[in-house]
Amino acid sequence: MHQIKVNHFSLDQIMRSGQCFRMRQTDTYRYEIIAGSRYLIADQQGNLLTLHCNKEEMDFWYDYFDLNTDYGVYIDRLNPNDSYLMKAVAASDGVRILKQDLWEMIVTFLVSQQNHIKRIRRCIELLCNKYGEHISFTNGGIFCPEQANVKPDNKLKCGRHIPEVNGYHTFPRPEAFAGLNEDALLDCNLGYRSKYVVRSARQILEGEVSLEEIEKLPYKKAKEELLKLFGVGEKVADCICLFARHDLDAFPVDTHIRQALDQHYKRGFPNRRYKGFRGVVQQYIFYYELMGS
DNA sequence: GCGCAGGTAGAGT
DNA sequence: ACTCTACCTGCG
Repeated sequence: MHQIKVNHFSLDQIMRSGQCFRMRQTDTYRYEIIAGSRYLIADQQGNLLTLHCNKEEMDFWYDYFDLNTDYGVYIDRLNPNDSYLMKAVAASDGVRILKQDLWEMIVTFLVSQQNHIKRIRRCIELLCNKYGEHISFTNGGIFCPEQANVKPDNKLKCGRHIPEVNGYHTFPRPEAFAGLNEDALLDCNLGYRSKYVVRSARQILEGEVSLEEIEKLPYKKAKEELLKLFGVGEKVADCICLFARHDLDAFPVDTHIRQALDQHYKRGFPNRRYKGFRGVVQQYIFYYELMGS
């Protein structure tokens, strides 16, 4: 168990920001996060963040939540005369750019297209439950004593979802999908995106696209590789670069962002000014557009 | 009932 | 290179 003082950090806002879909609130101050094959219970009260994990896992989650970065530095560099952006950041001050698993982000954002957060969440959950590996809390020393007290609660904001008290499911690797029929994931509610996930998994397993390469390449080259995947276009590729590779200059443009840019930046978005952290600014705007008022 | 939700591939100019 | 449309499904 580790306690950390944090600034510009809010688990609640991160959960709602629409970059990770395996995070939920299980109690007033408590959240559950699953990343790849890892599981974490975290509490937050104001600036005090408590991570329930051992020292070794601590390094992973520190990196995952980008806790070494002071987001105040980004916020200070925003144009104070840009009243729209000032309102946006005021509403989304605790949002962070997470460092998530590459394959997990590929699938997540393939699923996200022409879709809403509620349904994306459900799709991912179904995929994991059906194709992920089940990890038992009593297995492998992961047992959390707190877990025993978790009560199913349908009224929690982010889930009609009943916490699993016995364990959780890891995020399925490409192998789990590559052998499937292209329509197999209709069962998980993916609709026409089913073939995107299955074919992309095959492309990776067959070596046409290499996840290891994508991890190493610079942003532009990595994006080019991602665009080879069936179902991955400009917007999805940028989301993957931003949320998995932490390419903070990636600036995914979707319908919400498009609309905000048209409305508030008719003379063009100040790309030059925000070079190097445009993705952070994108998230502030996106969150504000989604949650604002 | 109908249009749309964090787009993209494929076909047609 | 650009424009147009079909695409699963659930929700208002």
